[in-house]
Amino acid sequence: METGEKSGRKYDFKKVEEKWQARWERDGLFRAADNPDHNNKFYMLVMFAYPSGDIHMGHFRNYIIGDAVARRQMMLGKDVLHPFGWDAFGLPAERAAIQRGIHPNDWTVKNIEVSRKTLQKVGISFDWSREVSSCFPDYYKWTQWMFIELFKKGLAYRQRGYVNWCPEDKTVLANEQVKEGRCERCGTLVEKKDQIQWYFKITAYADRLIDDLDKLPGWPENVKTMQREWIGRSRGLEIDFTVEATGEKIAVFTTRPDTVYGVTFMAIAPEAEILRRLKMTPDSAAKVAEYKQMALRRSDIERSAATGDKDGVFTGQYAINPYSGERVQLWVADYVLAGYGTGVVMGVPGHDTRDWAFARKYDIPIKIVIHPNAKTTLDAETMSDAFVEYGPMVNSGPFNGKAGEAAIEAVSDYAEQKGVGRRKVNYKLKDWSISRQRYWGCPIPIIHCEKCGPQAVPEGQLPVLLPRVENYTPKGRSPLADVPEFMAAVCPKCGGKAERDPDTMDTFVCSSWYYLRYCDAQNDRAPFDPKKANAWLPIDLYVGGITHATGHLIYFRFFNKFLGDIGWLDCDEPSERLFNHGMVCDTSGEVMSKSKGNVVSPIDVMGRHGVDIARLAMYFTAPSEKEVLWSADGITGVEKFVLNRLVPLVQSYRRTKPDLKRYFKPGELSEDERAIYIKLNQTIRRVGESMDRLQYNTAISALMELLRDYEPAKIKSDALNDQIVLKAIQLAAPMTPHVAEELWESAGFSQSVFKSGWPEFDPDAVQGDQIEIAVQINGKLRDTIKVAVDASQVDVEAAAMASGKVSAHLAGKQVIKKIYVPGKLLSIVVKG
RNA sequence: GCGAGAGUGGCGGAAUUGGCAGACGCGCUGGACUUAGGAUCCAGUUCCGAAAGGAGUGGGGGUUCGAGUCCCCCCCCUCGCACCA
Repeated sequence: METGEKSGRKYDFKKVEEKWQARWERDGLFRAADNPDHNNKFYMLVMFAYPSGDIHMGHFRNYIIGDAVARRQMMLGKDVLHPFGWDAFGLPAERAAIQRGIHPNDWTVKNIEVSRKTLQKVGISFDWSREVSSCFPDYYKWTQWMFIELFKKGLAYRQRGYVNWCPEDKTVLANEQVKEGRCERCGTLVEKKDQIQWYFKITAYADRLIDDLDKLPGWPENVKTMQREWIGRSRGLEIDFTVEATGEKIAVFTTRPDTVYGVTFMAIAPEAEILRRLKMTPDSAAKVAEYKQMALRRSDIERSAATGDKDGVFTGQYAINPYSGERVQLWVADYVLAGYGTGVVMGVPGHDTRDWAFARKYDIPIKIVIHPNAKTTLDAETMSDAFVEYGPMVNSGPFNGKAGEAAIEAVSDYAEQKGVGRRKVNYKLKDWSISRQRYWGCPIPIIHCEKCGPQAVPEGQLPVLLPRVENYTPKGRSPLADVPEFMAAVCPKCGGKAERDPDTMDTFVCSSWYYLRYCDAQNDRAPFDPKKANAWLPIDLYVGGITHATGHLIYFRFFNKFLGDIGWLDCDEPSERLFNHGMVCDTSGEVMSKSKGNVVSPIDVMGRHGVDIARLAMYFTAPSEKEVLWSADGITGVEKFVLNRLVPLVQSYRRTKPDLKRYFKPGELSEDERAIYIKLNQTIRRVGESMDRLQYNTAISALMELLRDYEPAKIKSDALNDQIVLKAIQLAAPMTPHVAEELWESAGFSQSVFKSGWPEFDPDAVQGDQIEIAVQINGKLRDTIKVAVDASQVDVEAAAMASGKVSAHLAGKQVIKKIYVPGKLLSIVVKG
């Protein structure tokens, strides 16, 4: 049946698609305004893509969701910005290039061409004149500018420390790129490596990044929750213990100051600095050194997998508890994280599960300092686990009897008064490590001078161009370090000989500001003109996958806030509304991926059925936020709808060019006409509401109902008939743009359907004149009755009593109560 | 372990606020038109039952005239965080 039959049909999709895509291009229909009306604009953003050379069903779904929104907003008369671009730096491009022996630049440029052509064939309403590619100097010049602005404010800094290292990709990874202890990209176990790195001080924004989530009602709760937990704010007390032998202070962070009298040991992370300064006996020092080596070799996943099993080694040293004056043992244990708090923990085995396990294993004393309540006392001998709830303090000197919040306050006040501690807020969020020891990325615009230290490259010298090198295979240090012409530089401060920074930036830096560049993509004097950006911002709707919840979506909020702080932006949040679409999987529920070989290309489906039918099939399968198991079965229904209902629609158009704003009064129409008129207006409302929620499946089903019920033979009024035809085309247009344009033109319009306005429903015609009322007796449905829309309760009751089914169930019973819900149902309660 | 979300016919999924459960579509069954049907059209299709009627939204309890929707307990699935002191 394939092509022979299809091309014989009245709808030749190939011709129609080419025609309209060419015309949209010619007329610049999707060209966004340079100075939009800020109160009547719509910034529709989809996440830009890695140019991998082919777009798959997941991309297709993402972009058609955004496309329908953009097109509908255009019909609503908004100034629309709907741009697209390429996240073109980064490991995937580089790795693919290495495999194929092509230079990453050539590979990327070629893929961008291919991918753009494909997207243009899908007919997505992108404004291609604003296309950006993060790997081109005209873009990354400004990525470097961003780095320097951060650097100038002390928010980009260099530090040595243990970092996540992927031995496969031979580069450092941000915490956000480590999933379950493995490299997000290649799945290799991540190691710890001591290295000097650039960081962005995102922690300086931690509070605002958490607090401002409350200003985002248009963001899904789950994303906000994930961000809150990722940032992980916790309030507590930092207490100074004193090392007995040296007098040095060791600070520990605790959220449970009320258990401070229960400390029986302290545990220090193997990576912690303080270890070097402990005056251990040679014997202890050797044991500690050995333990430290072992711990560093373990991956994070090994260290955290065995939640119950904790090990460590005693340093032979003691510290003094500033509250009780007690001597406590100093241990090294790798269940203590170096990167959180001070890297040292006060061990309270009686009231912390982890400390309990550790103390039990090494026979460290357990002290009870909290009781569940005044009557219940605990005995460490008989307990099976720590008691971690709040309760009155005991064995705690002057604090005995204080409980919960009050106890924490009292202990904290004491610390601050006596100078042995201070209230402190800690975050799980760490500063963002952005150096990458790879070739295909944005060079870090820093010159290292032996005399002056790291210096920003002067703005006039930007961009620091990524040199074209042939040897970019990863070897553990940046390939750029081996390019003398690149490395040689002059210190901008003293003019002496200096060296460039050989690392490139994490690609998440590039993607943190692309939405701003779209507002002014051609600007060669600034990253963007604040006037233009502020006219378009904030993004009205941002559509993308959930995968970026704790990475990109935090970073880009951080950038937006920073740029606001230095006076470049007015809004403190980049995006008003966020929408996460569901993934596209194959029929057995597996996520489509190249390595699994189960990728279905939208190109095939489009080639066989046309873009609009492919789009409709995707929309109709499931609401946009849900996962879709893609199967060709879904095409049948929507194809019938398009070919048998939508396309033929224009044949019943009577060419009256009706006033689309006209509302018909009940008296003007016959019964049949009135019925379809009501259906039309209900459909307009339902389609609009569905589209607001991005639920295209129900929008389509509403349209299907309308066209099912539409029988032109029963409609005498040409004006009504033509209104139905035209409005149906308009309603379908955001989802099936090519078909709609073609039909709109066939109906005699010379201007695009997307300039024709969006139908408004007649508020007097969304409810039928006759309505069905459900009649329940004791909560069970017994009959439905038809009454006039304005029927009173008395009328409804009378009609109900007239029903044989109802009276049969009332016979011999006593009516106790009647509840009438106007327009919906009558509930009768009887007894006997 | 902690946190979030979900569980509805054979299947994908409907059902803004408690108010006729299963819209729309797929599939299936029957029929029409046909040399033919993997085309098209019409009808039927939650389950039990010939019907009347009964049961029914993961399971159990509750609130209510009325619960897919609200509350409590449990089961299962998906996602996120996983020693954060």
